[in-house]
Amino acid sequence: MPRKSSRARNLEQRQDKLQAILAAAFDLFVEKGFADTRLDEVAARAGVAKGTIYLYVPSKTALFEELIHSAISTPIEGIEAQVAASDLPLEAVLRLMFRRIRKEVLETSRRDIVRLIISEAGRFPEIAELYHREVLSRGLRLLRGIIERAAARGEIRSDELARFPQLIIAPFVVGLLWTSLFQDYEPLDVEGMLDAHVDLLMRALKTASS
Amino acid sequence: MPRKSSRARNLEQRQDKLQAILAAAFDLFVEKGFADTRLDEVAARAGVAKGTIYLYVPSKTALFEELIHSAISTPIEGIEAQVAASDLPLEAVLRLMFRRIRKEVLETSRRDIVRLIISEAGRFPEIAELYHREVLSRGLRLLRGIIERAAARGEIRSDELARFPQLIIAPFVVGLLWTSLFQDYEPLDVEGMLDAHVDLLMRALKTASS
Amino acid sequence: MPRKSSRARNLEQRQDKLQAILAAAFDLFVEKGFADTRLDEVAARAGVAKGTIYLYVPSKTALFEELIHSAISTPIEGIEAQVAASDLPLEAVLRLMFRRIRKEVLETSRRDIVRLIISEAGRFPEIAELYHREVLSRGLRLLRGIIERAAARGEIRSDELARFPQLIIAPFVVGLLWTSLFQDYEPLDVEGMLDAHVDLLMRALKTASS
Amino acid sequence: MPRKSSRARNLEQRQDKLQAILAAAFDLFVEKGFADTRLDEVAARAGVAKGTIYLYVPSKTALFEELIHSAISTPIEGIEAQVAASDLPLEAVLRLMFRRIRKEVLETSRRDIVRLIISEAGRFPEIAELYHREVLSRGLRLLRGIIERAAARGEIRSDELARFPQLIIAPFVVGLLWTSLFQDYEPLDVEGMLDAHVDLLMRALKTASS
DNA sequence: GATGAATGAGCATTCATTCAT
DNA sequence: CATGAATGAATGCTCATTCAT
Repeated sequence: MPRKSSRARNLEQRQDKLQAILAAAFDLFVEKGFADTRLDEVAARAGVAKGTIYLYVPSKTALFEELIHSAISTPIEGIEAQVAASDLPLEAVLRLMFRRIRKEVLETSRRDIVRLIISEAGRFPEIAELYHREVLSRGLRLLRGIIERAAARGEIRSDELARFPQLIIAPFVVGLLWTSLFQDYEPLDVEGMLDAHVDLLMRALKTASS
Repeated sequence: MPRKSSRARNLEQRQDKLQAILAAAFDLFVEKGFADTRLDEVAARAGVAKGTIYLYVPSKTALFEELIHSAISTPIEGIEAQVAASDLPLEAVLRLMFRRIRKEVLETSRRDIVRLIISEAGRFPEIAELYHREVLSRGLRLLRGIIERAAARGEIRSDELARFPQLIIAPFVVGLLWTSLFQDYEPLDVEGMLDAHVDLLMRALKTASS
Repeated sequence: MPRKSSRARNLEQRQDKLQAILAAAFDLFVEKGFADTRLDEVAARAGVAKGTIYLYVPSKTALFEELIHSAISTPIEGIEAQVAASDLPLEAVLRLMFRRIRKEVLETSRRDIVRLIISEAGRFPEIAELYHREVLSRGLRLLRGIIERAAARGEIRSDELARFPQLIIAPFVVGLLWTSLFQDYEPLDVEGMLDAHVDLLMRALKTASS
Repeated sequence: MPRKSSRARNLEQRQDKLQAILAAAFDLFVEKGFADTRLDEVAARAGVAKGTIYLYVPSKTALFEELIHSAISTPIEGIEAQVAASDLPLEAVLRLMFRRIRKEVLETSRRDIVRLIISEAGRFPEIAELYHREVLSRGLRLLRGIIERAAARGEIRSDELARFPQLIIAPFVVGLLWTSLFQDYEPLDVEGMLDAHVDLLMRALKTASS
């Protein structure tokens, strides 16, 4: 096996260092928010000098945006593929999907990204737009597809969810915020809540709207 | 009727000035967030000198917390009273309550308070605790009361909502965040969504859990 | 005599402080140039805190420009008045004027201002323009007036100076730069040079151009 | 003809690269001044890496000084030779010399060097000293020689220029600064001014001092 | 009490210089 | 020799907080 060219190695190292900076920034932005995070700390945690950050991003703001951009890669493709491939009944699809979202978002650092976006989107409209475009609109489209397919199959006899797919994922938002902000004061069994949510939905959907 | 004592008048003036400061701070904190709000601007908008703020609150942080404290006074008492007094069926209670929350929270500045809390609570744990204590725990208790009463009457045949009353208000959270952050990219008919939510809930609740 | 109002006193103090800042900045800019002057040092020398500077000028650049603006007040009015009032022969006017310029520019801090302008004007085009408008164009106009009056009286029989009044003050420029930059290596008797210059000019002017 | 040794070729390449660096530095220092010139830009314009500069000069300051050193090579030798060789009358010598200085200094990049020296000499005393030693003192010596020869021939009947040869070149200084700084606001016909200057000088010199 | 000028610690950013490759 | 990524000291500017009036 030939040794990697020095150039290739450099590119790799460069990527590694950028990743280290982004990772350090991620931790600190999540922990303290954008305004309270010092680039000194980011540099220290990334193991680089302060000036080095500016070799990779042009400003603190750009660092934040770059971070969100790179972290926002959604697991949606995976779920889309799985849903498209499978031919399960609606309830199974929902349970599968809920489980994946729970495992791949709520129980990973993606959870923190989402909370960061919710917290800082007011100051970074571009990020709100990005998140809507890359995650929300695709997620809602996926949900509508699932609902419509189930409706076509006769599994659903009402149109509420087709009109407001946000209702399907609302408990995730509550779960995410609750565990971030209030878990210490009153724990919430997110998995239980999500199960109950699916139960309710399934019973409701089997009934025609009056 | 005796004239107010000078002392009383002074107290009133003092209160007025504090209110002016809190109101100015509220607008700016909502608009720009905690970190990006300058006390200079707060003072200017409140029509006082910058130093005056420190006669009323000891620090910018305290101003924020005081503001949240004073703004957090919930409409829950009103709803509690109404619910306790009325003897309506569950659906009517829910629709009544949803309408009130929509009118009195989502469509007023309380909406901004909640968003501010969600955004900044990570940096102000005391505020998270306060909000949980004053609003969330009471709101959840009220919801549980409603659910249990309905269950006692036989209107409900499953226990999901009693266990997770968060599911009842989850769409409010989504509605609040969506209208704050994404309304420009994809409008959401919050009222429609809430109606659909009640529809779904009512159909689900009439069915026993399997 | 009534005591000054507190407001009037404040204004005075404010002016004093601005003057202190400008004076400190002047010394340092002259000594080290614009780029090598630190606002920390300016503040220290002015006896104020660093932030105080920003209560009076919005930036280091503005400080420099403000300084030049306030220092550029020329002695031209005085000379203009003197020249207009007097009815002396050309030689007397020139000697009078040269002496005044020497005493009021070359031998005062105005000398340093001019050198500062020459040094930094490349980076501050606005200052070049200001200096031309406020000093040079007026000085040249004054010189032309003197020359033309002398010509009308028959004291001058050629037009070189009317066309190029710069030739009259060229030795001042040399004197100013020489004493600033080369005096240590080879002293220059500026007064003697200026006297010789007038001698030469007077002899030349009495002769008609061929 | 033997091929150049590899060693010789290397030396040449080395010299070429140094020249490229100095040329790039020259352009930038002239355009932006010492402080505002970035070594990054110098390297980019010279087509070398930033670190390479340090293989040729030990610091930015040294680069500047080296640049001035290498650029300061005056056309004085040429003029000296020409003057020594020729036997023209004073006026012809002056006109010849003025023309050469105009063509070889004012209308070439040497003009920029001189302005750079004037601008930065305050911060680089060594350069002031160098310029005086290499250019000014030699130039003045040359001028004195010319004047004395003319006096010996009886062409001059006064000693002002012998005592202050600076008076001869003062208009060059004005011309150089004016065209650099004020040409946009009020153009100056430097050639006309220099002609007028010679005219005046010649008429003055033919007359004995009173 | 009220004011707003003054303070100075704090921070993002720059850039000459170094050094591993 | 040459490179250019990395360094980190240096600095302009901000803004919460103080305090003399």
